[in-house]
Amino acid sequence: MKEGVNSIKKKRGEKFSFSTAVLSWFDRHGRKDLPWQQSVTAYRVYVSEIMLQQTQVSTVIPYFHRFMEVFPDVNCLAAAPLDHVLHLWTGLGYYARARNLHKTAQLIAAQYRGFFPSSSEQLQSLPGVGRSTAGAICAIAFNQAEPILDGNVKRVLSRFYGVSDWPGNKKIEEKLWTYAKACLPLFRCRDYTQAMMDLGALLCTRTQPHCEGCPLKLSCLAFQSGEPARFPGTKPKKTLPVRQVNLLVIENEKGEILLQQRPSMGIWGGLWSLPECEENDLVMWCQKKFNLAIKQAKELSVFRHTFSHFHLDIKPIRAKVSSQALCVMEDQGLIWYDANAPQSVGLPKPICRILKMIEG
DNA sequence: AATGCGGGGCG
DNA sequence: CGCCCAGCATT
Repeated sequence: MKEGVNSIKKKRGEKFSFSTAVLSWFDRHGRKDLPWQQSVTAYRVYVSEIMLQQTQVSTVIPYFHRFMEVFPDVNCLAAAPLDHVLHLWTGLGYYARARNLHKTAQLIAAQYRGFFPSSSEQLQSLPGVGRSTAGAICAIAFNQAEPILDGNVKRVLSRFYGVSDWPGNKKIEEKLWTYAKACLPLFRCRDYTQAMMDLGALLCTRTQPHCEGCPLKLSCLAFQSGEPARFPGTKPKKTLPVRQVNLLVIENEKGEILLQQRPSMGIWGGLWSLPECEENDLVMWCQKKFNLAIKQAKELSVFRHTFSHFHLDIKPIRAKVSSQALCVMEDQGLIWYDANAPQSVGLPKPICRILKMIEG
């Protein structure tokens, strides 16, 4: 086996090089077959990075493939209707990402002639692109020496430098950015950046880190502490409030379901959902709101959907409209949805679940 | 049931 | 600035 530069240096007693250790680990064990690592373009890297915000690689992969089939380049994406983009995003969550993605594509098409800028500052001016995502695009798409600080990298650096505070704390986050910059190599920036994410995802995992295989362990303060999983510190926790909502599954005689588009701000922004009824008398409510006459209504079982900041207990109520009150739907933002011939619209996960309950 | 995960927007 | 918000998968 070929002896790495790093191990030679170690034997010579030379100063430990963080990036050299990380890069030689990457050469042996890093991921090189992720979809966005093939035929690297700024657009593909950009889309993957937005999808990877708050979302794990294994979840993203099928979405990325579907997305690239439909929108192979930034001009396709810019020309698409937003609903089509949201549709392909259904199930990924944080739907503001999809709206920003679409906005950014239009911006790139119109103001950058279809080419992504390569400076971190310009990238950060795009909606949905912050410091870390901009750094990732610089490093991975353009092989530039820019730091990233995503969840994986935060964990690796917190452990290596023995930072026991919670990285959500701004001061601590700034400290980690400083470390991230200090560790950057001048060359192989793309591989290094991928390597740091791989280390965090494959070895330096949250609860059961595999320190045996880690190229950094001998200098890692968390490893030396004997309890690496105690780093980084955890978020101070608070109990989530519980909210309740009634969602109406209103079915016409064709078996179609009434959907209502959510306002673009707030929960499920821009997605299509079921009408929300806070009142007890839903027959009156539907008459007043939609001019629909309800024939029969049945409460389905309550289930819980949890957001970052609250639990939502959802009670679906299934109702049928009488055939007379059919086609009086002039409001914008209302559609009859045919579950057997689904339209290209974005649906939140719990709504998909309810629609499936109805079908099955 | 609890935890983790980047960026935007507001006051 | 500091604080709040958002939806999944995983544990």
